[in-house]
Amino acid sequence: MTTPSAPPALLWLRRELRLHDNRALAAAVGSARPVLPVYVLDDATPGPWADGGASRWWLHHSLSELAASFAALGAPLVLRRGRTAGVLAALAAETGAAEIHAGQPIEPWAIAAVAELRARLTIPINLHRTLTLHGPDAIRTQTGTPYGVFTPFARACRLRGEPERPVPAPSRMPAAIAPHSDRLEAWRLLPSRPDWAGGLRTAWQPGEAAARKRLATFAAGPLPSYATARDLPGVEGTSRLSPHLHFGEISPDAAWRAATAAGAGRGIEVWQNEILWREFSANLLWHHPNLPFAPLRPEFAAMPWRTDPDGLRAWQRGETGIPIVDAGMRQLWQTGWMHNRVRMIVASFLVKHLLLPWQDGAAWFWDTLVDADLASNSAQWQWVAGSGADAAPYFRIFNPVLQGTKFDPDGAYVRRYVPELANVPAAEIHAPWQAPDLVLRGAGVALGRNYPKPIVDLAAGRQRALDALAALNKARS
DNA sequence: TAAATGTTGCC
DNA sequence: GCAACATTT
Repeated sequence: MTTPSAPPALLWLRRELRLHDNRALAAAVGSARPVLPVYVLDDATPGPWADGGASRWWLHHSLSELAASFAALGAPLVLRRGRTAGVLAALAAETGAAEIHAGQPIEPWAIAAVAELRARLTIPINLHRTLTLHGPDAIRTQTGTPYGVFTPFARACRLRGEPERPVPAPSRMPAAIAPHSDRLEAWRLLPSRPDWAGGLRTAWQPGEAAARKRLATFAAGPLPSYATARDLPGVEGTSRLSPHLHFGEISPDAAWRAATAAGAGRGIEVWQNEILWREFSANLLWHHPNLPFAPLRPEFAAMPWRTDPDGLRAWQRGETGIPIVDAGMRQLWQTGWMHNRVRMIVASFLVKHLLLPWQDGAAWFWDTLVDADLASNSAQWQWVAGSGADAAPYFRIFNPVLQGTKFDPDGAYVRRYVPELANVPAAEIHAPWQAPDLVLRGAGVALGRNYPKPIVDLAAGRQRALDALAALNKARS
């Protein structure tokens, strides 16, 4: 028999903002103690990796939903702000907590926060697998080393079979005596003056209920044709689950199993592979804590990155004069998300054609993406740069004109996000600088006036990148 | 998860 | 002249 005044179990929620399939929550409930769920807003410990603007918008709404869910169970969510370890240690002391349950973190700063907490407290701190399909040390090669290449990593994951059965949401929770909680509104996670979140509100509905609904809708609709449709940014062919997965509004286990339950087929296999890319990135970050700021391949430290504030700003604003790049960057700015095919194109353009550091691109994505994820963001930027896992730099200079022609053949995506070009015929829309004057005039486009000329010559930019990469390889051998 | 360039084989 | 295929970056 639990009474509210008995020593509670603290449930520290960070990136598992859900009731379903939450092993940390299940363990706290299973402790037979009053449960005290807490979220800590920590802008200090993560350093540069504190949540960016778009993430904060999402976080506000996700926490609002989660708080309502906990309130309905009779165990209010406590909100505290400050350095994670200090806040949790103080809360544990204040409430006489007997144990702490949390998700196993993979971000270096969060791992350090747990270590600091352990140093401060004598009560047990139990970490549970909540972020990924497998524990961070579970998948290793036969010789015990971490995987550095995706394909064998994915094979090893699949050999383990289906994920464990999801844990149901608790139907009731023994509540603790509620300590003070901040008001969510007081955290000012939402933008004001100017309110730039209009596009986010239109595009997204954060929260566990919406996450589950989106997964179900995707599994019942686009999933079978995902293998081909996912490459077309003008088509709603992807799941758009990434922010829900990042904040843990749904578990990767639930996502994986929903796909399996939808039947067999190429689309399912390819989509589950994307879940495994997420898993691979988490694994890389766990084994390489420098992944967010230092090249995994050390020879890339000598890469002759350029300094070009104007070029970087043009890329950020979607004013490079390359339509598919500008469309992607504007989709990101407006909606907090970018289609994955286009992420690869804009990243390749920044790192190869502009020869700007991948860290600059990663930082911009960090601030503007609602799905900004330290592991995935860092791993993917390094992948594009060629400095990361699965190295093959020559394979990754995307020609944005060819990519646009191939994957946005009618130009629907470009028209949506670059309205200046809306009336350019499909044959010319991905390279307006090559269009006959008459065609441009007919479409109301005056290059250099209402749409920029390309800020870099694509052939010359490509060659410059190849030369730089060749010099790196030469220096290494 | 690419693109450019070179070569072959056919009209 | 050009499409299919092979090689190089």
